Parts: sequence; C-alpha cells; structure tokens
Amino acid sequence: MGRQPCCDKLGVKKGPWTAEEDKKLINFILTNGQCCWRAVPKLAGLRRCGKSCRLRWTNYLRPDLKRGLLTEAEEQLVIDLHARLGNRSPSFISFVMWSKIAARLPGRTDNEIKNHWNTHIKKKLLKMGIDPVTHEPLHKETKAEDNLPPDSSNQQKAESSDGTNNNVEDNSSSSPTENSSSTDDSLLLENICNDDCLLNSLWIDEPPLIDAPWNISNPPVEENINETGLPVAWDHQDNCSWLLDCQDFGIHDFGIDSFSDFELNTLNNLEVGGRH
DNA sequence: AACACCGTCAACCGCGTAGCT
DNA sequence: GAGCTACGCGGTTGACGGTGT
Repeated sequence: MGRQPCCDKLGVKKGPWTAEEDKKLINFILTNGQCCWRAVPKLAGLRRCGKSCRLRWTNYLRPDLKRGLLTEAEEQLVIDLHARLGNRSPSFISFVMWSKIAARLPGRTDNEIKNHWNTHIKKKLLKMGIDPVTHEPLHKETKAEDNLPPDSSNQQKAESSDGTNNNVEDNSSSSPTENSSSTDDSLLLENICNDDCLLNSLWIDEPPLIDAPWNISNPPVEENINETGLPVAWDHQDNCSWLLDCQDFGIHDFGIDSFSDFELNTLNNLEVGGRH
C-alpha cells in the first residue's frame, strides 16, 4: 500500500520549535485534549505536521516530564529492563522497547531514555567490559561467536559466565533468545528485581503501572528542582513561566473542563520570550 | 582568540500496525 | 479481505554548546 506523507511537505515548518509555537500547541491541547494529531497543526494555527506536534508534546511540553539526567536508580532500572527486553524480538535482532522502559519511569520519555542509553549508559557498560547489546562480558563475545551463530550465543555465554562482573547485569545475563524455552523465561522472571509482575505488565497488554501521564502530583526528583520549585527542565524555556499553570490543572485526561478561565487567560496573555 | 573535535539531545524520518471503511 | 489513514515507535541526523589544542 502506498504511504502518504504525514503532512504536506510544502509550507510545513521544520527544525527547532519557537516559544510561540510551544505556546500555541500547549494552549490547544489544554483546551482540546489530545486528539487527532493530524488536525492539531491546522486547528492550533501551527505550520507543523501533526507528527511533529505529537513529538514536541510528548517529549518536551508535557507538564509531567522530569528533566535532567537520570538518577542512579533510574539508570539501573533502564539497564535492567534493557537486559530483559532488548532481545525479545521474534527476529532476535536487537529490539529495545524504549516506550516500555519509559513506561516504568515516571516523567521520562522514550526519546530521553534512548538518548541517555546511547550517550551515557552504553559507554558506561563498555567501560565496565559489558556488551551493551547482549549485556554479556565483552571478552566472552568473541570466544562464543567462534562456535555459535549470533542468535544462539547469548545463552551459552550466560551459562559460561565466570561471574566477574558484579554489577546489575549479572543477574540479567541470560538475555532471552530465540531458543529460550518457557523454562528460561521463568528463570528470567524469577530474577527480576523486586517486581515480578514487571514483565507481565510489559508484555501482556496490561496498562503500565505508571499510566498516569498527567499525574502532576508525582513530584520531580529533588535534584531536578530549581529554586522556584519547578522542574529545572522548565528553565530551559526562555520564558516558560506560563507552564506553571499546567501544574495546577487536574489534567489527568486533559479535558477542557480541567482548568479555569483564568488559567487559560494566563496562557493567552503570556509574553512570548524568544527561544533558542 | 580561533579553530577543531566531541558529546548531548531535540527533532526528523520511515516503517509497522491498529483501526476504520 | 483489501485498501486506506493515522498513530506510535525506534533509528538516525544535525544543531548547538562545551572542551581541548
């Protein structure tokens, strides 16, 4: 089937978002909720494609987003989840479900976690002598691959692990593979750190435990709070004081009736500072 | 001071697929 | 069941800021 572009290429703006655009998008979503992204740009008066609007919203403008570096605990969780989810694709090409991982980390986006993985965690693991893809010791990699096809190498290597890497990866060293039996999966599940229902919730179509994207009451971590009590990420907007209004909303569903006229007016009356 | 290099991350691209007709 | 539309996802790119020379 032919695939149409998500938007008219002509007249569609690309590149960094301006504060003005952000304001328009937030204003629109606060008013109308999230629906039909394709129509959003037109209705919001933006010269962007719907996809771009969705991305901007989910990765940057959502009021519940924490920003800043991942905490140690978050990082460990990402590593742990990556070890378990990374190779579950039927084709067993490395397939990381960043969105699933992100669902376990309140206030974090898949894009953010993906970036953090590629820029920080990957290097960290490599430095520790661990293959960030297989979560196996690097020195085993070449040995095992001599005798085994790539698809079946993980289990063998895991079993032959000498346990020299006493890090979080150790208990996740048996990345699932195509040949994983249900027994292997059971073993994996047993090893999951303090939430056995984790993978079930990820792999069965169950709502994620963290399923309240608008749970503004979820406090940002301390180190991400600035002197005004706001997430520091909001400082990144040159003028994002107007986002304050979002925090007070009962916007679990972001319905139009979730905030007051005053708040809407505040949004409308904000001075738009230049961004970037 | 000027330039090159590197790291980070926001944004884009294209594919897969759910859902509708 | 086929065709189409829209959305969500992971991979990738490129702009920008920081650091080193």
